[in-house]
Amino acid sequence: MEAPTPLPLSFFSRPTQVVARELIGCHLAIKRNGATKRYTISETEAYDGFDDLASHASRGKTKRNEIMFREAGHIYVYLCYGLHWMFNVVTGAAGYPAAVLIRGVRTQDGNLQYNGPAKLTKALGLTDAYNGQILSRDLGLWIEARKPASPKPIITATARIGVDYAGPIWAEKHYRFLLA
DNA sequence: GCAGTGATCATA
DNA sequence: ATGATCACTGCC
Repeated sequence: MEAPTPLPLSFFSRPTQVVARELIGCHLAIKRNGATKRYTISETEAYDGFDDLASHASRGKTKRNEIMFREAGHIYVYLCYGLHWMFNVVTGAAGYPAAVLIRGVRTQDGNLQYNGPAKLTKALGLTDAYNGQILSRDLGLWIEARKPASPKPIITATARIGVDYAGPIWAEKHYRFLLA
């Protein structure tokens, strides 16, 4: 059987809300020690541009968030609350800060679920070693499209989690996407 | 409900 | 140099 192709970087070079929604049902692939593991993406959140007060980028470019300003397909990993790694994929045009936080995955057989951004980075071993890299087969970390034959995922959108500090306008936007 | 935990950023 | 904050989790 032919190996599935990684999503092209042009997939990510679109509005972050679109990418966040379409990533649901796609497969996160990790190759380590010659073995590739695949996980179905079940929860995402979009962080969009300069004005989004929930986004790190809303207060301008800094040493930490400059990854968000790079070309789509870059990986942005940062430490939250001193102990949790958060895994994001940069989206949109270069120079425009946007990213999708991967918040949940499940194994393809559905037996294991990691529902929580820090739980999945811990389970999958995703750390700042990937920060600033680009998704690719060479890196050993990439994302594949949902199999065309598989049923179309049922997706719901809700407000994002843990962003009340951003104020109601931005906290209430339905930028979180979930696989039913 | 809230402690843990430390990088990051604004302020000085 | 200091202090507040934080895209969370797990245990009370």
